[in-house]
Amino acid sequence: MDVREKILRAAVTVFAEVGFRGATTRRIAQEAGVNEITLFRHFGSKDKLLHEAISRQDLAPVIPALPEVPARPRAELLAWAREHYDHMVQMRSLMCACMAEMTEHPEIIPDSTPTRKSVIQLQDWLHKLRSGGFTTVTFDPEIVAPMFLGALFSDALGRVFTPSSYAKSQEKTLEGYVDFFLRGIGIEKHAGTLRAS
Amino acid sequence: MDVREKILRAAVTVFAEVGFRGATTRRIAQEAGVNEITLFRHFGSKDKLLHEAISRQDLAPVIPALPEVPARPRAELLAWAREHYDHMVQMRSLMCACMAEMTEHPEIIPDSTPTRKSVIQLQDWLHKLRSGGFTTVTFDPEIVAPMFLGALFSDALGRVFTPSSYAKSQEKTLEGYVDFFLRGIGIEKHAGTLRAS
DNA sequence: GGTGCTAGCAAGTACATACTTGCTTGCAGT
DNA sequence: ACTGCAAGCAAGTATGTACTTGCTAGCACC
Repeated sequence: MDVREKILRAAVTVFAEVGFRGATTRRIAQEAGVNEITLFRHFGSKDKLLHEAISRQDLAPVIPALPEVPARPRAELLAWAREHYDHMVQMRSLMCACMAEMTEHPEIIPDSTPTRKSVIQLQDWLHKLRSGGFTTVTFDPEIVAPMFLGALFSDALGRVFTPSSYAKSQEKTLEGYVDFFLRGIGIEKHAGTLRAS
Repeated sequence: MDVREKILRAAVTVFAEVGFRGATTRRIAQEAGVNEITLFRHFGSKDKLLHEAISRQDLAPVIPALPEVPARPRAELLAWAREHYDHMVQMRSLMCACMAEMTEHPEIIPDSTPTRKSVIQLQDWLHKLRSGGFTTVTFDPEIVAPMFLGALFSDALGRVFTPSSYAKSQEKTLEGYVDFFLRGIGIEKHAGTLRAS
């Protein structure tokens, strides 16, 4: 891996850990295993380095799409939710850092956030579910898609900070969310799997 | 308002805006309208000041409880959700700052987060709904309560960062969340209010 | 062997930050 | 009028930070 790449990765790592102010050029250089001056030779200034490091697609992961044609809604949505959840957990500190620095450094936030794409993906899939005859219930994908992803998001963030609020295991919670969601959009599954209290 | 109180409030404000490192003693003093030295005379060090400022109950708002005995589920939940939502929007930057600083300064986070209390509140209310005969549907309050609050939470946070992901207005979204949630726990309302896409 | 190029090293500049010290001012209580 | 306290002011210390400058070492290419 070349030096430039090493520096960029180190910058993202350090930024996620300690934010903009905490990400000193010294610390980034150390993390990258290069001399501090090399940062300046490559990127000119700390601002430019961090901007370049964060605004490239580090926040956008490779997330497998929902199938073009829904076949087994529960399995498909569950797998998709799991991927998203895992990714959010992994990106947690970077996302928190970005949110916290947002007002001071708006330019470092990538314009097209991955969440937006995921919302659209889910909305499309929901439309297909209906046109595919999986459900006849009335619901608004523009409401329920962000709602579902929002629940995943705050679970991924919150579980770390206030574990006491999350009684169930990750996996059981994910299944619970998916099942409750599917029921809401009119896709009932065989009885006995929606756990009672 | 006495000086001590002014300083504590200023500290929280500045911290929410610029985080721990950004909250310099100079800036806090300026925000509080006092001399920088006064901070040290009162609190000894920046660390102690910020710790005291944030760990007291500034994160815990006064949120009206759900009624002891549910009567009109939709109205009650909607009002409760609105209060929570507004409060989260108001507390957004402070929450983001706390989340971002969590790993570096774990001691500043209040032990009993208000979210936890809200989750319990909602769970209790859900139990009462069932025992009160409002629903006979099977669901797990330990799953759906955090799910609902999680959706509110990330909407309150996300709407600011990626407004494009949130097509509907705040109010319509809140109603949408509440109605979808109520349907999921088996409380249907008169037709025509669940908006279609 | 010479020529660039990349990166390291040593040292330094200008500024900001947390925190200290010594002294003064205003004010309340007696 | 005197005392004690809370706060301001001026100045200073030690450290950290972004960034610069001048020089050297290795390495590829001709």
